[in-house]
Amino acid sequence: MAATLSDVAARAGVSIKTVSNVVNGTGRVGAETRDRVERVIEELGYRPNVSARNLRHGRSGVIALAVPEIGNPYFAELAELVVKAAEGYGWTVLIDQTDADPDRERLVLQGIRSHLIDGLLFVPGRLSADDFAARTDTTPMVLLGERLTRVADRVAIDSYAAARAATEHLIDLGRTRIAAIGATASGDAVSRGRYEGYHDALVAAGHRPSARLVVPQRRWRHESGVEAVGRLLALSRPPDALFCSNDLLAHGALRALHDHGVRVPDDIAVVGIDDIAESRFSRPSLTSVAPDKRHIAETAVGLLADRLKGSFSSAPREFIAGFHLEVRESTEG
Amino acid sequence: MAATLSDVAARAGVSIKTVSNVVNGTGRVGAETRDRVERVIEELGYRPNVSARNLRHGRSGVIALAVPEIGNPYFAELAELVVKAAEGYGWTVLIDQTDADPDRERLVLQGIRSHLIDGLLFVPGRLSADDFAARTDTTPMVLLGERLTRVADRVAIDSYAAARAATEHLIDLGRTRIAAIGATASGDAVSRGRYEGYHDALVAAGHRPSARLVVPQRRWRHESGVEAVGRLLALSRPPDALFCSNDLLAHGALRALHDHGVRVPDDIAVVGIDDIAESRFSRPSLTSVAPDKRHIAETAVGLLADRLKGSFSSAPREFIAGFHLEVRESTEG
DNA sequence: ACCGCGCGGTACAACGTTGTACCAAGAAAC
DNA sequence: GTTTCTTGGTACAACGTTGTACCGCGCGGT
Repeated sequence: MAATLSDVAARAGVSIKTVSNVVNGTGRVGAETRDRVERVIEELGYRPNVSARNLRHGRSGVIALAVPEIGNPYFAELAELVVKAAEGYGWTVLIDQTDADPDRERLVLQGIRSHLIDGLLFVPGRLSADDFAARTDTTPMVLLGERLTRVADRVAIDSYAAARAATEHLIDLGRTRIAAIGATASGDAVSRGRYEGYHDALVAAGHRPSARLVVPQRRWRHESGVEAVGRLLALSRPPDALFCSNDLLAHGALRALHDHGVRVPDDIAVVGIDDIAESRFSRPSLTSVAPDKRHIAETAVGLLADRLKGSFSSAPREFIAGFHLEVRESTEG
Repeated sequence: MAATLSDVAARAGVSIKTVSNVVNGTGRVGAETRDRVERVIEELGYRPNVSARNLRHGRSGVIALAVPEIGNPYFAELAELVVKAAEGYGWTVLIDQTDADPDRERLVLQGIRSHLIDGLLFVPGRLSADDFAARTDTTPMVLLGERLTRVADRVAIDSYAAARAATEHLIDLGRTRIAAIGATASGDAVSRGRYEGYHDALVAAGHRPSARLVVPQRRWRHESGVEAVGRLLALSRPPDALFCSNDLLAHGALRALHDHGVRVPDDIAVVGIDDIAESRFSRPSLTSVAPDKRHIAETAVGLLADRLKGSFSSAPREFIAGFHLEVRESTEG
């Protein structure tokens, strides 16, 4: 069994509290006593019991990062940065995987892990504003993603602006039949934002949006991109550009385009969003909207830290992280 | 403040223990009382304090997964499966990122999180057998990766066999100048295993291994693959095949080969290990050794469960997960 | 009328830690 | 030589939960 304070105390011939003081550097302890206690601690391999500590002062040193799927490189890359940022505050990060399942997301929101975690970084998938309004759990939370309602601190890129920038890039290339893969007007907030950015960019440029060129996909992964391209190429008048809601869709699309003998970017140009590592090395490399992931991670963790430092009740704050367009072979040849 | 058992008890006019019984379904509680208590629980939004529970019976319901970097798709995909498998046991997974830094790995090994976690799944990077021998922490641990010493349960594919299979595939294609990127005889256990598998396959086929064709890389990521190819193509007699120690290296290599105008697989064939999602959709798609990740994740979590169920002292067990070669365009053109 | 028993429930201690309050002994101040 | 202060340390309670032991009540059997 693991040694406890009282084991150490007994062996060192002092009170429990004195050992506690040595461990925490609190109170006053004589040099001689301190040495003795420290030796015994070493000897017994004593480690403080985090649960007891946590119980005592209501903090666990753990924050949760809830994402739809950690296997998605965007979330994985983000998680890596979140873990690094959290380290700076002495926090450990726990991963909650929601599978973008509303029920699971609701559980996370309602504090399934409360008491275990000090704070929550939440990347919502399919939850509605109502779900957030109904939240009763009081664990500090920072949202990563679209605004649903002003319920919590939020950090994100502006999906609308990102989608619009990507689409405008395609328009600037002179493309006229620009398809959209993934996003849909009737989807969740992210999906809607990306759809509207795409749509408005077309309208602003005097293009006439066509419903036939919009292929919504529930899961934004390689396979869905492949499938969407199959449908788009079957059209009597196929597109000359693809705006993909994320990079995975885009890579699936690139693959499918090649398999159909379509040249990229000559025949069809492709852009994505997320700028995952794969996009820098694929062939062709993928033009993508690159969010400042580091900034997002650090800001989010920082906001959580603020909340934990006492400003529990202040109004929700929003931070819109920057992004830029990484132009690569899939659009510039 | 969050409601506690005693808040609920006071409001329902019963004892704390009765509420506890209702929550846990223990003891005997009358139907009427149960209803009343449940209503109050709902009303107050009571949630059990995990820390207190944990303190009480010494379990936290949290296991840690320590990986070099969660941003690496192989580890991310594995993490996804581990999280899913852990769910079946009611466990939450906490991510520890070691950056393959020996000091950080040693901390994990020594139980930096002990008391917070019930068990540890550890993917070691650079630790030596001595480090494992020196472990004093008693948290149940399952190693994912190469055998260092028989100190703990272990689940992994056989790196040696995997590397050998990959290399033999290249030999079967008639390639004679097969280079290796990543692995080295002087690296950590995984690196060594992969190097030896490569080396022995060559020797067994009557090839003469050449040190010039071996390009060790510390970090197995896209960039390193690019760099390695640059060096290999500068040789007076460049290779006609590449065995890459993981898929990321391979994808970097594919990209660099294309940039140098080398045709794959005609001029140079390429294989990797890990079979990440990217490999199925890249152009060319990548031939890769595919470990059974689901099996690895489920077995590892299962072993941990066993240990927690009492068999603390039984001898370390080993499970070698299967793998198969996914032959794709990068070798079969 | 008494015993035994199942039912519904309570009281208490303990998990390991730390904050608060206190205390003994020696030193410094008058 | 009493008072006051500092130093080094202790005792106790409390955080929220749950396992163990116990208790009172009504009911059926003798």
